Amino acid sequence: MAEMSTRFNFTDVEEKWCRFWEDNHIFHARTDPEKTAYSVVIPPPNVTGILHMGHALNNTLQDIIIRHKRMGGHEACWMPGTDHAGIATQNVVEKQLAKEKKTRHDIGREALLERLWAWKKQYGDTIINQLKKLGSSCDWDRTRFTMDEDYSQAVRHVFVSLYEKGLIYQGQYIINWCPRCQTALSDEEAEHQEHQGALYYIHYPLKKDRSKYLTVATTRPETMLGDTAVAVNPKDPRYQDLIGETLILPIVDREIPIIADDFVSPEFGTGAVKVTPAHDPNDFAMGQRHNLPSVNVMHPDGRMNENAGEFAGTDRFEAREAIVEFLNELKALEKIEKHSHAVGHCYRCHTVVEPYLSKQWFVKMKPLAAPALKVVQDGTVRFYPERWSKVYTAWLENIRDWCISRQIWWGHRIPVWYCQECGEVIVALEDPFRCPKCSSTLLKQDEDVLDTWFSSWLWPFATFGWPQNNEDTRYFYPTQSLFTASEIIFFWVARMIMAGIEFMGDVPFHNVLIHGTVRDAQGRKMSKSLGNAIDPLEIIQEYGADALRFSLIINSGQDIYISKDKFEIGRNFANKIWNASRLVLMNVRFTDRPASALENINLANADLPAQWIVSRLQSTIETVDTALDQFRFSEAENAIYDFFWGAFCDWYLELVKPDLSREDVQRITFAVLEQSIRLMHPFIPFVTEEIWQHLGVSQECLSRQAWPKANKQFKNSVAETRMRLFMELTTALRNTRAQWNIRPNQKISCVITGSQNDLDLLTTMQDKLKLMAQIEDLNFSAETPSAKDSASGVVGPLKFFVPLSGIIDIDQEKSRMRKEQDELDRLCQTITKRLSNEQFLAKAPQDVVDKEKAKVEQLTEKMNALKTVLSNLG
RNA sequence: GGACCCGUAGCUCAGUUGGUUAGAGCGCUUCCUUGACAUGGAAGAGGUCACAAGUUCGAGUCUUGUCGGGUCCACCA
Repeated sequence: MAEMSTRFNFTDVEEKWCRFWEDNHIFHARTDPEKTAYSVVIPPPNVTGILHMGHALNNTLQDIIIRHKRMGGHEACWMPGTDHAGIATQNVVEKQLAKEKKTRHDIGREALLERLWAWKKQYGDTIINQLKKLGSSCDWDRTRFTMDEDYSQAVRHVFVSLYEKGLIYQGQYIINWCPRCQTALSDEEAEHQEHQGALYYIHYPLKKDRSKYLTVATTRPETMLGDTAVAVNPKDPRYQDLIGETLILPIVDREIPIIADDFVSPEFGTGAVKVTPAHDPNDFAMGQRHNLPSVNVMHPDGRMNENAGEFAGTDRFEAREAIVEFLNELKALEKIEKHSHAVGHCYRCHTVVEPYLSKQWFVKMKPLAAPALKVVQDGTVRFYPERWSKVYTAWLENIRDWCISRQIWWGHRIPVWYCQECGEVIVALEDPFRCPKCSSTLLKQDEDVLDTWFSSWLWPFATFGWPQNNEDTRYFYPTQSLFTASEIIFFWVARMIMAGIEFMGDVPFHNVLIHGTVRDAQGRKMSKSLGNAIDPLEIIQEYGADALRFSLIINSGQDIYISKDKFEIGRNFANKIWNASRLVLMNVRFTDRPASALENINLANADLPAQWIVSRLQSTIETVDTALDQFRFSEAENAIYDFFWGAFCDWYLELVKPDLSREDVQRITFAVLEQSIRLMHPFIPFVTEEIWQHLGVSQECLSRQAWPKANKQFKNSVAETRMRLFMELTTALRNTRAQWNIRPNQKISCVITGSQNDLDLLTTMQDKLKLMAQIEDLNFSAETPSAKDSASGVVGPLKFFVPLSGIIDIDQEKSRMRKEQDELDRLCQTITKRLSNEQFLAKAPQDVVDKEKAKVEQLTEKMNALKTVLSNLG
């Protein structure tokens, strides 16, 4: 056996096992017909990503489940990989280009893609390597990328299929446009943030009498250049005679009609709305209703275009100021009011998005949403916590069509070709050579690529090789559980469910676990820009991956508030496991070390501490199993922490230390340790794996061992009760020692009185009691001794007396006991009162009543004992 | 404007269908370098469970309201 140092050297150990697990394909999942698959889905991180605490939490949760299931005998599959993250990745490379003072248009599509692939090759594995350091037990042999050849085939297949079903269409609509990224965005990709803006009141003169005007209010004056009408509510009495009149649009002097539309609410602003169909979704709809023309006044980069007259070429926000100033000079500006409203921002670069009229591809969502709603309503897919299903449902019920075309180059090219001769639109799985209609070879592929999420939504099956390789897909699909943060319920979770049902005929997973956000101690989101982020890699270096994992989970409630010192708990626990194991291994002499040796040990002959710890182990296993089945991770960890540290180390090991030279004691202790190491492995994999090697039970690594089974036969409530009494007595005696400042190495005498039964029990434990409480002279007696200068106390049915003549202050001792007596009395009274309440007796369940009765008995017994002890003190 | 979450010890949080004298970790106080571990051990102090009303034999737990903090969604320009 190799040396075990007093400190757990996590750095070397973690590195060693990371490499071992990967090199030996320990986590590779096969289509083993003897086993049941348990596969999980986790958001594939962006290929541009670097590991942050959110990833650490997400991956740890998932790893705990997957290791639990793997040890539980399932063929557990965790598919790792990265997402090409279209806009984000292209932005990274475009920034590099910008340093060379070039734009993507300078170098062209091919060259940009070359650079992107080069970037991916060089940096794309960064986050994957970081995930390995966490101990994530992914099937690394299956690592996928959303732009892998076969994955791209799946994307294309899906596009064509949806097109053929009429669920994908092209159309001219108002979409969210990011002028910086210069691409369309989906509704979800526009993040609305509350923004303190202004409401500008502008006069639009009447054509028939230019001295008269109508005042409109707008937050975006620059778009007025594209106005093609002004609308009022048809029932608004103020404007009845103006409907149908013509206004002169200031600045550009265009004639525009006053129309009536129910959309306009009379209460807001002046009750008159400028209508700009090319720059506002509502106005666009109104434009359609009233056959209004659309005037686009902006370039794609956010500068005003030729329709903006003298403002052409200026940026939209500069144009806003200039126009306001100009209107002011014209005396056409009535007033400016402060106005706070939500403004959309690009989720990748945070530029204010522009509602923009353009031709894009869309997915018709209603038909896909209906079955996705159903599976959550009928419980086929469950959210944990359940409340997230409401968020999901609300979104699906109000879903709008999904804009999937992006005017960038990094991504899956839209498989659509336009015949340059006859205008035919060709949508095909294979690149076409000729137009099927006119046979022309002059075909031009659509310039755009697909939204990244249009590939992400296929992750649960495209990663298994669908639609080509269906053996893996059949075996592992549907997966069981998805782990993610709430932010991507719409982007990803909902869409995966839709795609799964549509293409696989079954949901992609059954459990959706939504975990909290990792925040700093002040409750702020961790972000690089705030400078409050704690780098998980730094924590791994300083405290170890085990510590990082354990600490994150034990602190996880809803959201997780974390500061650096929080990671000490995990580090300390790992060290504790290490040292407890060291103690056991230093003493164990026998060489045959069968797995799960507990089964072969005759516990009936074992002593109380052994029966107790084995019993506690069983309930701990049960608690962990139940907690994990319900995704209550911190509860599972608490149970483990409590058992291993609070019971096994603090009590059991302390008690058996002197007996560790006995083989029977060694065997039980070893067996309990062995089971504990298995039990703790999913949570704290590295230290347990390392200890496993030292245990010498198996050549195979712990990650592939069987999960411990709770054995009900080993549960022993009698032993637990007895042990509790022993521990309480020990604590009370130690308390007495501390109370009277007795040095730790100074021995005391002690007399204990109680029933013969209890005293018999204590007799079997007397050496241990002496050891734990540093007693030299221990006597048991049925009679209360006369002990006038003793510290004394009552523990359950026992009374104890510690003679301390010359040390003890009897008056102080008496007053302490009287205080205790009063406390008991007060308690006793409330319970007696409860028991004399007829309503309580009539309505409370019998077991509750019985419990209360037993309580009173116990309390009375204790009070009597105290009374005896007190009177004994004189 | 809708929806949701949170308010329990100095701090961060547990507390599963209402039923012991409300728990843990950190921090704090006192003591302990006894060969597994000072990243440790022993003992202890600390809470009218935000507030108010209600339901109930019984409320930290359920209902309603108030106050405070947070999140998501939303095309009133």
